Amino acid sequence: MAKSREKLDRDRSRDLVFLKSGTPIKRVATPLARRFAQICIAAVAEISADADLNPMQYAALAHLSDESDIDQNRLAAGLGIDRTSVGQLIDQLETKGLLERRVNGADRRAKLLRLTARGTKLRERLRPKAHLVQAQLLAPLTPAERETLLELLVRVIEANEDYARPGAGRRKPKPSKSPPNSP
Amino acid sequence: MAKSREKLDRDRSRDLVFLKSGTPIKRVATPLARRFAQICIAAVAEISADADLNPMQYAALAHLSDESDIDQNRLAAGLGIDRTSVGQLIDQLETKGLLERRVNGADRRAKLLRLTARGTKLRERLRPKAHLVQAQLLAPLTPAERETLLELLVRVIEANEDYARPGAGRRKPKPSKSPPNSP
DNA sequence: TATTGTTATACTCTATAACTATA
DNA sequence: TATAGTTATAGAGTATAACAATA
Repeated sequence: MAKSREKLDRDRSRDLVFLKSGTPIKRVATPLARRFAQICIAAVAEISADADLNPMQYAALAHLSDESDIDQNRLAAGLGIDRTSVGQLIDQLETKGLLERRVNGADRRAKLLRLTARGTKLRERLRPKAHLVQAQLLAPLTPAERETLLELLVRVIEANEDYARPGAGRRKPKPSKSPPNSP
Repeated sequence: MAKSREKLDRDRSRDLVFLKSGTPIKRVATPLARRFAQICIAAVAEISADADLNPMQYAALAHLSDESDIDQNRLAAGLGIDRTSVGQLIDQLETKGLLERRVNGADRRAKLLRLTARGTKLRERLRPKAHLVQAQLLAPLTPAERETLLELLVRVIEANEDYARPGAGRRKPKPSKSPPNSP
């Protein structure tokens, strides 16, 4: 049985939440996800800027401090960006002397990434601030709720990993003027 | 009393979660938020692309179907982008005939935004698919957990609204060559 | 003077395509 | 042939700055 017009309208307007500032936002996964990411990235930016890093450079630094001697593809997977982008990110951090690429003896195509002493030191210097910021973001929640939020996010991400490909939300580029099978 | 080295290392490695695919990801708000948003936006992109819209254009369409006759600044606040960007978004949707700007009689600086009949029709055509996609994203959770996730996100966003300014996560532009008080 | 929207422009981030070298 | 990384390039998305009209 179809819902009445009134019922539909009520359902729809219930979706709209008004924040304290009056800002209207939809109580739906995608808009909330966008905001949440925007907030988190802005928060990280404040501390990474102290070290003249952008948030993604900081993310790479942090990732490598947890998982060292991984190759670029693995870092790309960990950061959720593609390998070209990681290459660029790595170039920047290498220029700053924060990490080094070394050829993997077992597979000489691959390069293993490792923080330099300087990179490690910077990471350790930023770590307390970073932890503080992450904690402050979730401060409005109880400790149990914080755990719940992280757990639910992990499960949703895990179940939808196919969507987490770099470039998946991007529009198709204009078709090349000479496709492989054209004259 | 300071934690032991071993304890610190254990704490750190506990942060790293391995998804089923083997992808390593930090069990920390920011990386999870980034992934979650990436996934949601990619999911929305699949349906908005059918209507030749990008995810943000779709978001504007959806927002205006919930809240009509708002001005551009309010839409900007709702979407979490700045007023110039909204202006551009609106230009695109207006060109497609999906919405119209009309001068606000009460304040002739402002323009009120409203979907055209065509815009409304498109929105209604996409709505079922959009709802389906949002539901699928959260499908791995129980209904109660879905509510919890949305609620927790709203609370975190509400408490950190100050960070949700457009451009907050961006690096400072290079200083202008002629600051206001230079010769 | 402050605010809405516009115009003109800039820039960050991240991608695709083609290439090199190894496997 | 397939994969890791690199080079060269492109483009989406979104911002800042300066301005006009209105308040």
